[in-house]
Amino acid sequence: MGRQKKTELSGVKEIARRANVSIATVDRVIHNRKGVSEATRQKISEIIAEMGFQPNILASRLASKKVNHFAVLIPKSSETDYWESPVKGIERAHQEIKQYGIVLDKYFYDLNDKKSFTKAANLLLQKQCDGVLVAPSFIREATDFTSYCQAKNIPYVFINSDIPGRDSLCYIGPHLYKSGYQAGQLISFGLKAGNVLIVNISREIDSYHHLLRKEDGFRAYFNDNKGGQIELAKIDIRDTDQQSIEETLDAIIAELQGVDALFVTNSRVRSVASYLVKRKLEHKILIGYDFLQENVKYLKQGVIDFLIGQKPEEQGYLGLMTLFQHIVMGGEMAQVNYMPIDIITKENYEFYKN
Amino acid sequence: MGRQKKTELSGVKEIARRANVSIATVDRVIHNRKGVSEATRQKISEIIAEMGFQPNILASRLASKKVNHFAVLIPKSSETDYWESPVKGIERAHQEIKQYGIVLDKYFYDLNDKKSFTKAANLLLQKQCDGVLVAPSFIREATDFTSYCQAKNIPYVFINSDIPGRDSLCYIGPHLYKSGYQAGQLISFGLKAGNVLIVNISREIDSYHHLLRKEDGFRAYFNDNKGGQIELAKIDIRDTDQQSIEETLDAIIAELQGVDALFVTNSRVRSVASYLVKRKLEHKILIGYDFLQENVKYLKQGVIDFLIGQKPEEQGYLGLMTLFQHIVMGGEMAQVNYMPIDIITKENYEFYKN
DNA sequence: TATTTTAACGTGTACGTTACCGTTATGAAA
DNA sequence: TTTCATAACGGTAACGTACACGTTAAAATA
Repeated sequence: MGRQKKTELSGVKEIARRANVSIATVDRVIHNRKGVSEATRQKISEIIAEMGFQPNILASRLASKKVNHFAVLIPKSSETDYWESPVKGIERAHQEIKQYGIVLDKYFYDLNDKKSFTKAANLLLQKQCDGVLVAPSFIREATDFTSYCQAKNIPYVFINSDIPGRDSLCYIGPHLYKSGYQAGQLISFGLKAGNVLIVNISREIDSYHHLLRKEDGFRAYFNDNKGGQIELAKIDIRDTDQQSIEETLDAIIAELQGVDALFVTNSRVRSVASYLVKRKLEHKILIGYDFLQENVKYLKQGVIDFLIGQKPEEQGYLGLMTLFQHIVMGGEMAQVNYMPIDIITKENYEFYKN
Repeated sequence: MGRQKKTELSGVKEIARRANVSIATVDRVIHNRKGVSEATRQKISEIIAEMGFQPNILASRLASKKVNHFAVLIPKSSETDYWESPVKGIERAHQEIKQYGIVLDKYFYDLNDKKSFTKAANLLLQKQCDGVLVAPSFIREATDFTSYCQAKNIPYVFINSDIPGRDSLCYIGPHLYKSGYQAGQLISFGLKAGNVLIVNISREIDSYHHLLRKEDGFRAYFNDNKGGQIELAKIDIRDTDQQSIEETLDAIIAELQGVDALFVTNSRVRSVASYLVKRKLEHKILIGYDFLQENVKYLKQGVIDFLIGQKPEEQGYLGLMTLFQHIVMGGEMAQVNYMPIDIITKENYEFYKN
């Protein structure tokens, strides 16, 4: 398709011409380096504004062989393979932007070990970096870490869970409360009367906090929409091995004299599904979280009725991209970016994008 | 963060060095232009492969100042504002890639006028372009158009609806049949027994075809999952003014002696919602398509229970990006890219991303 | 044989920006 | 006065690639 029309007066060169200075001086004010008199700086700034000058990022990045290090600090994949998805998203984003001289440093911690967070964080802080993407699973530790970042003037974005008070560039993740609320609506739509059991399965007391937000939202739905004859009950399960789960469920269901629907507040819904199959209770309504292989298996079988997805891969992708936009492109980003509350069923799972 | 480590033998220069040729020759084989002996071409190709050479797109685009014209041929926003979303997505994509010298030419046609499609298409073909994104609403006309494209060797991607036989780069849009199937599941989940009415509202006989695919899927669900006492009925409405719709609905509902749920096969669900409000039938289950302002209004009011979304904005975005990836980046794309079948409710709509 | 063509390759400049280094002028310290 | 520091600026070589053009030698033609 031919070549561009003769460059119609744009770029630093044109700015330099109009201001009667060299392009070097223009460059100085663009990157507000020192060595320019206030008068010239003013003049050039005006010209830039009036031209609506946008530096050519291609040329810029090419010339300044600058390299930016982005660090990510997230849990390693453990019991569930949940955290593989954000990693995938992060790597996809990296693939797209490494042309611009972005290098990625990954640090992993153990969700079952607070200390490992601090350890990884210290390792991270050792090395220089220009931005960090962090999943602040442990509130206190993450707060300490981000304080360091602020002291060193390193911007950070939160992913997957938020610490509202902090001065993060952005939070990218689910609105936990509302996702529980949504689960409430779904169960309510399918069950007009009966017993509903809320199931919290988590070994870690810290991540427990997240589950509670979902539970609150869930309960709130039934509070806001009375009318049906729904009875809510709840069970916390700390021993996450399958046998303990099954025994606990047996006990509570016996106590309640049967349940009609179960809401599992995290991705461990697969364990409950497995239990229901074993007890031949597949017809119970079952809702849980996360588009994981094991969960989808039960979704396909019709044991799980709905999965709520929070786009973990997209979270990772957007997280890194947010850093990129802010640090490299100099764009402004929204302060929070809630993921959609995706409803996944046997009928639509094959088109779902994490 | 400092400068990059001394360029460790990469790029065309290194290839040239290894092959004992000039970089111009390397350039020739990279862009497979003529003027290179078969032997040298072979040798250079091998070196490229073994080095895993990836041309620096920044430098490439900068040097070549090449401009690619992408054309889009889609309906103009009319009765519904549905097509505003794809346009938004397209423009967002353009914003991202215009740095690479992409210029966008938009052509609109009238969904109520086949001729306007051909007219716009001819206009488009007048001008040179390197790729086109087309919503092939009229099968015959679009087939003709894409034949021209193939003759002129212009790649094209389909958006929003497909023409399976054609040799498009890619189809990006919903799986209509399955989306209907999904609607079936939702209604079935909330209604164990009763009358369900399928409502097709469309003036254009041509776009009717799409509605039928959805209806087929919807019916298929109840066929595959018998058990409930669900009776299906159907009504086609060609006169799309509100009064005709209401009269027709009055008649059919009287005839059926009441309905418990309605499935509207397109975005005109708002009209049915309006009707239900007027007749004080808001409690009926109502499902329809598309995340449009008017529809969301009734969703919020609880008149519409579920909306099925097909990410129109993302369709536009991905459509243009697919062209970009294929034509500029030289990447290979999947042949079809079905959008997820999104389930939107009163509870999650505020987080939905079109 | 002399001339022209052509295949096959090399040279050099441009793309828009960055950053290093050099230059000038001015004023303060010696 | 000279010396020197410093602020304010200019010149220009890169960055990696693209491409117009120049060159060479061999083959084709006259």
